[in-house]
Amino acid sequence: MNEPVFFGKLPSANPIADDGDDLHFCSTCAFAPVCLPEGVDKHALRELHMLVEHVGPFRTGEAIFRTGDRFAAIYAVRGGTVQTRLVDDAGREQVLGFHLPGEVIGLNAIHPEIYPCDAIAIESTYVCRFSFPALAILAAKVPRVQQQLFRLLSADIGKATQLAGDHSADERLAAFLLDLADRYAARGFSDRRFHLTMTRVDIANYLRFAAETVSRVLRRFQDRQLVLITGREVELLDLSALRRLARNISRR
Amino acid sequence: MNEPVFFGKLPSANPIADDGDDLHFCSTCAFAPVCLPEGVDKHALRELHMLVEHVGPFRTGEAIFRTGDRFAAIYAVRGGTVQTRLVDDAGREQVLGFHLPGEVIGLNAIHPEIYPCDAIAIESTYVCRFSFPALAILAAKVPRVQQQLFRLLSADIGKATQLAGDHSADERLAAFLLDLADRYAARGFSDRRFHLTMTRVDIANYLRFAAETVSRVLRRFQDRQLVLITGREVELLDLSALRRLARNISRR
DNA sequence: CGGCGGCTTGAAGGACGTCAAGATTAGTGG
DNA sequence: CCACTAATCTTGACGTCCTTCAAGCCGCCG
Repeated sequence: MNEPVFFGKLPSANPIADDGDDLHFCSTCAFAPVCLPEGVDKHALRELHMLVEHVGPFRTGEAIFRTGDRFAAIYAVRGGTVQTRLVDDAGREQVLGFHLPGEVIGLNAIHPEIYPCDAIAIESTYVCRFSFPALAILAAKVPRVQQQLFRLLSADIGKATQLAGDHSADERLAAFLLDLADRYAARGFSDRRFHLTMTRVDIANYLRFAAETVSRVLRRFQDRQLVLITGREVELLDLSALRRLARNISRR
Repeated sequence: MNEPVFFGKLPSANPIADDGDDLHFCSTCAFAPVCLPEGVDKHALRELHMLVEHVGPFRTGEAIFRTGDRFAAIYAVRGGTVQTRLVDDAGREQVLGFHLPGEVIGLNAIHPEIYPCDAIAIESTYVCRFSFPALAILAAKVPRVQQQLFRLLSADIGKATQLAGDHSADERLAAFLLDLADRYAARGFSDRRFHLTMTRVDIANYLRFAAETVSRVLRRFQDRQLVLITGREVELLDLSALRRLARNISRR
């Protein structure tokens, strides 16, 4: 497990996922399900590879896309972390999500045909660019690609819905930590110890409360032996208690 | 304008939208954009018609689908109102949305492959059923159908995102009223006077606050001459003031 | 007429936000 | 390696918006 590398401090310490080859994508990629099953048309798969562009690195604060840019592509995060956020008319920011390697951003731009939010790298970040018109054409030819696109879109509705529930700060933060743990685990990292790549302010904004509340709730969790926090290093000590706290937030 | 009919009280008073014919769907339907433009393959269009099943009526409280049902179809509301809601582990309800004629429900079930929420008729309701496997096959053949599905899915992400913002009760309720007004207007009804088909409790639950708060905010709006409320009849008096209140909730 | 669900209104309490001050960490240049 | 500065984070005190609890009202249907 390359955890130690992940926890390092140099930019190179958040490695790019494996590159894959002509027939296999980066194994953590959201499009991996398209490639893994047997019997996929190898020619079509090669086409999928053809239309991917590797882009990066983006430095902290740099934008993959910005609100109002014309929609032309969706992006899969290859390494690093991307934050999506929107700025309302009053100038207040609203963090919509943190996107880890393998996750796809930009799907919410298909309908408006412009990106409805900013996508900002919050550490050194690499992405794969999928031209959407090209992808749509491929989807019409390869059922599995179409199906995967439908699934990714549908899953995003579910994610957005989760955030919309009205829940206490404890519930939300417990769910947030468990969600991150699950997603890291799905990528082969530890599901108990991980590094927060985002600031408290960003977490607070994402969960819709004040930065101070993040500090206070984390302290409460720590006092109750649920977690161990050292700066941005997190260790989950009592998963079942955390799950009990988060249980009211429908997950999946 | 068939507003008077819409405001009537008999079950028959919420009429089914026009039925369309072989080449044109009900004009308010979410799939109308597929049919309206010139040059659409008429044979394919007929196929789309073939796979639609008209279902109903559902009486108040009856379910179009329920949480955990295996996903097989999406539905367009043809007449009436559908409420989607989920029940969390603690047994508390959460209203996800109110769906008016022409709007599509069930898209969030594609990924989990089971419906992640209940869809309940809150008045006498008719729907169109689209078998999803059949629709996916058609989408691969007819680019416009695929595109429309992508758009509907993407738009739903946006809608879910809106609800997720943290906003004051005034902001949320103003946005809610304006949103309803827009949607009724898009269906040919008045954008200033309409009938709330849902209870205060449901509105409150949808907006993530207590039922009492709905009453209090509506009263405040009325005292400030922004709206006129008579039971469930609503008249918007000062649209620009309401828009100013709601302005921080990103719309589209 | 009586009962019940839906709605309104008031009073009290609580969860979280805001403000302010300090502590800790990270980043930078000497 | 250290000094200095800025950013991030923590903690406390206080205020506020909204919830909760409780009571009463309205309209509808049996």
